[in-house]
Amino acid sequence: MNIGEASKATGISVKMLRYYEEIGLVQPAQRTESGYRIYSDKNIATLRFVRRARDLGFQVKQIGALLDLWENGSRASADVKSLALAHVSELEQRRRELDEMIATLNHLARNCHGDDRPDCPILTSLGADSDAPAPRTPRKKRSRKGFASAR
Amino acid sequence: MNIGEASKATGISVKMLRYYEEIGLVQPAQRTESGYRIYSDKNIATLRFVRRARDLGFQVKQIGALLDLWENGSRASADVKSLALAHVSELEQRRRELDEMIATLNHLARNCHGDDRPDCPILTSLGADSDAPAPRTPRKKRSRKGFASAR
DNA sequence: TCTTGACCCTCCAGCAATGGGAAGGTTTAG
DNA sequence: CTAAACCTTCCCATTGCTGGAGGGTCAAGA
Repeated sequence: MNIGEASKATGISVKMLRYYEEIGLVQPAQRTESGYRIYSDKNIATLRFVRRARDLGFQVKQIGALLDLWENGSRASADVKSLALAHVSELEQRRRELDEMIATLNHLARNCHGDDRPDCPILTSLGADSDAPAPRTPRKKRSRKGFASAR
Repeated sequence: MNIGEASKATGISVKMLRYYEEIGLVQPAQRTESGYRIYSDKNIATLRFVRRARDLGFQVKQIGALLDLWENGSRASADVKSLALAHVSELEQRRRELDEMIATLNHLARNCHGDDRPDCPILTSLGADSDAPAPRTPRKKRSRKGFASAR
């Protein structure tokens, strides 16, 4: 199988197949004399594993760890489980943050009449001159144009 | 106020304050003769608006649109509301995806005994040689090392 | 056999939204 | 006056991808 076929077989784009190889997540594929990558069934199976892990929201580093465990018959299932559960905690944390944002926005939107009058509690709330929370910082680009079209 | 004070007052890091200016999200700050940025109370209010919008998960482009609406007294609240509700939809979509991942992982983890035996349904499931879903592709780095330590 | 189009290759650049740091000027307290 | 604490700009890295340029390869058809 060449890379295009491997892409179809795994659901991973050609670009990503090359990328995963480049960052060392998977072994470099074999090559034909002319330099084309060739994939064996085993390679495909590994790549499918990678795709499924990614679909479950694992980061590349974690997928690497899972792959190591998968390929290592002598691993302890406890290791796998703790990796998975730690990941679940992260996902749940993100979900909590999303929930909060959703609730706040829905609350604000509910109180916005949404007609052609300009007063809107959403903007009013964003502009409230109250609190001054925890820090963050920016970096580099250009002039202010086209933001209005972002809607 | 100089940039450090503005950072404390808004909860936006110094780096990000410079970045937001650079990408044109906010007007360039005034400068002292020696080139230090100075922020007025109005600047601070605008930046607080930006920070709150960001806390609600809006992307910079959307924040730009919100800012335009905020500064434009003649806008229609319907515009604001639709922007907000569209954003809520995106957040809800992400939430659904997270839910699915969490449910799948919890299910798998529940069936993993998590002791020192090697067999683990989590890995087994990831490795199942079944489906071949929608495409994606990779790009560039180096050899496979240290992934095991990623746990 | 030549050509054409569909592949493949590598390298480079970019997205978002940050963080980090170097090299250097400024301000301020002691 | 000096030294620390700030400020400035510029560049690099991160994460997981996408896109394109510039070129080689392969297979089918004329």
